[in-house]
Amino acid sequence: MSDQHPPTNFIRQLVAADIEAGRYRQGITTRFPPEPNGYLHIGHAKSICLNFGLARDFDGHCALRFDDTNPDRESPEFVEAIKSDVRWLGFDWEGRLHHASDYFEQLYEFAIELIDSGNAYVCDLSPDEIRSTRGTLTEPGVNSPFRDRSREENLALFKKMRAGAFAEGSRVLRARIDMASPNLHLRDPTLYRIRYQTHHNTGDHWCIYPMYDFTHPLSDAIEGVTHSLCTLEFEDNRALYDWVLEHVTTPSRPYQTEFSRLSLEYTVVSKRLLTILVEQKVVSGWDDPRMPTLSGMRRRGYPPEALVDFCTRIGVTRNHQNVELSVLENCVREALDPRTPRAFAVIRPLKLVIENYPEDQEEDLAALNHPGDESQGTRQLSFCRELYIEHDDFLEDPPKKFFRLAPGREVRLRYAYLVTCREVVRDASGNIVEIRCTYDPQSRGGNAPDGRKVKGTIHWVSARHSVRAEARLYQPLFSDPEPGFSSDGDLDSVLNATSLTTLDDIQVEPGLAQAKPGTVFQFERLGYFCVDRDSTNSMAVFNRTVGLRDSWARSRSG
RNA sequence: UGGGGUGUAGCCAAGUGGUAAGGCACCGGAUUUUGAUUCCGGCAUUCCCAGGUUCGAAUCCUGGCACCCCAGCCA
Repeated sequence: MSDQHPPTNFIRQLVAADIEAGRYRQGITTRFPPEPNGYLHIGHAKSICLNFGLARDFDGHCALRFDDTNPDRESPEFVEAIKSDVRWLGFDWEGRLHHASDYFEQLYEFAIELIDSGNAYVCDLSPDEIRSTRGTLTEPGVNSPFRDRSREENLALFKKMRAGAFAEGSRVLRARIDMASPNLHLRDPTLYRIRYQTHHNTGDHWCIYPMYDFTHPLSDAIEGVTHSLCTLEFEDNRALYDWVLEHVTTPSRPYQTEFSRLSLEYTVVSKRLLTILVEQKVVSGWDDPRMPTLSGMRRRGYPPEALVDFCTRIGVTRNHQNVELSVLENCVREALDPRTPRAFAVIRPLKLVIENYPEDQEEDLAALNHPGDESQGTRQLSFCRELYIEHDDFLEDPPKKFFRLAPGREVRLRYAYLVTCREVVRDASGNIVEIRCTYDPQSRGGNAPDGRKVKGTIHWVSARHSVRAEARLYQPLFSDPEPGFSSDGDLDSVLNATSLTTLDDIQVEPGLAQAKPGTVFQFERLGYFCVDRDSTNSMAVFNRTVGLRDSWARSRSG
């Protein structure tokens, strides 16, 4: 499909026009600039695909840059996780791995230049005072009493800030712009703050740290970034981005363009909110298969190609983008279907006994690993008198169009025989515990000798040969299509209490028991399942990646 | 009643003055030993609303309306 409709969006058009106009003869440069304070999520995938995709398609370069200017929230754990997630998605920064912290010395020099030209000053106001003098959305702010310090005094003070002469929070370096600007970002924004904090990259070398609005444009300029792409909430910051670049002497002039961030139904795509889920132990960790993180989706069994495909399908615009889950799920199924081997597993076992099948008889039956792709070969399924079938495949009092097993009904056991239900066995409390059937010995392989039509086909495993395993079924973490909780207080009201269902007695083909973590199978008629890393030698654990499309279930619940 | 943005189908999204692509979802129907896959067909007389310009407007103009973002020494 993407062959017929190559990705086009306003940013690609902009880049194409820039190149057409002869700017960027050296080629374009983009960058993906995460802060290492959390794990990457599907929203980052959109940005990664955009930035790296642009560089790839326009013969440019894309760097991975850690925006690590705030030592109290960042860590090497996140740095490593981010790197492996970007690689997993299929992108390569080709040695262009940078850290904003690599530029701290240069950034300091740029700050000196700003002070020198009278465009920055050291302000002794407290955080509270700065806030209260900033004004409001409708009222201008008032000038800091320190705004008109001399160049020499500012220089001396800033050097002392760096030298560690002042307490945290006691002073900042501010840009000298306009306290009455209708754009709040231009009301003498803070450029540097004092923080006695060990940085994961620079250690204790610094006690002053530059702010994002100062660091970002300059990092871009240092790296020769041509197109600096970010999300819409940074739109107002662009004026400051430009101001910084226009007031210091930089090696290049990058330009910022914003696009809308991705929202996904029934999930949150915000590092802050995801961090709360992890810290409150709502989930087992950043890679919980219910998380919209790249590591969570990987563990769940989503192939990276599916995420890349998803990103090209949703496009890049400036509209509010709230995408339905079905788009993502469809991408996952589409990526998995052609290459995923089929297997039989029964997740809610119900015993089925074939009364006219000899007790001591066993046989092997050939099954296709992938109907529709013979190159994937066949495997042997063991068959005997006692089987397990899916509990959902039997109904004592079936509705109109139910063509599975029911009293007196005949169905096909896929790749095996036609069986007819003769009797239902119950336990003392009335629960159905066993189905007794007879089989047609002439129907080996599943075809009736007389050509009679049997509509229903169900899967099964041999009770004598199958292996017990665990399955984890997932639903969205939230019951609200647009969760957006603000504090942990209102978390419970939006959480889906049944987002995880653990089934610890599923029965699978013996061949599945030792599969490696990460391997994906299609359990026929049930969905795609991925071997979890929690698997042990005695018990395999399968995550349901995504179910199969199920028009029967849909027609019933609709 | 400050500034910056966004409105095309249920959800995304093309469209750049010449008569509304595509995907997902949904609804038919064919094939099927997975109620899967695949395949065919349907799904906006109208583009937030109201005026205007024009032979012709989703595209241009004017005026409204709705929603989102900004008052961190976070990014």
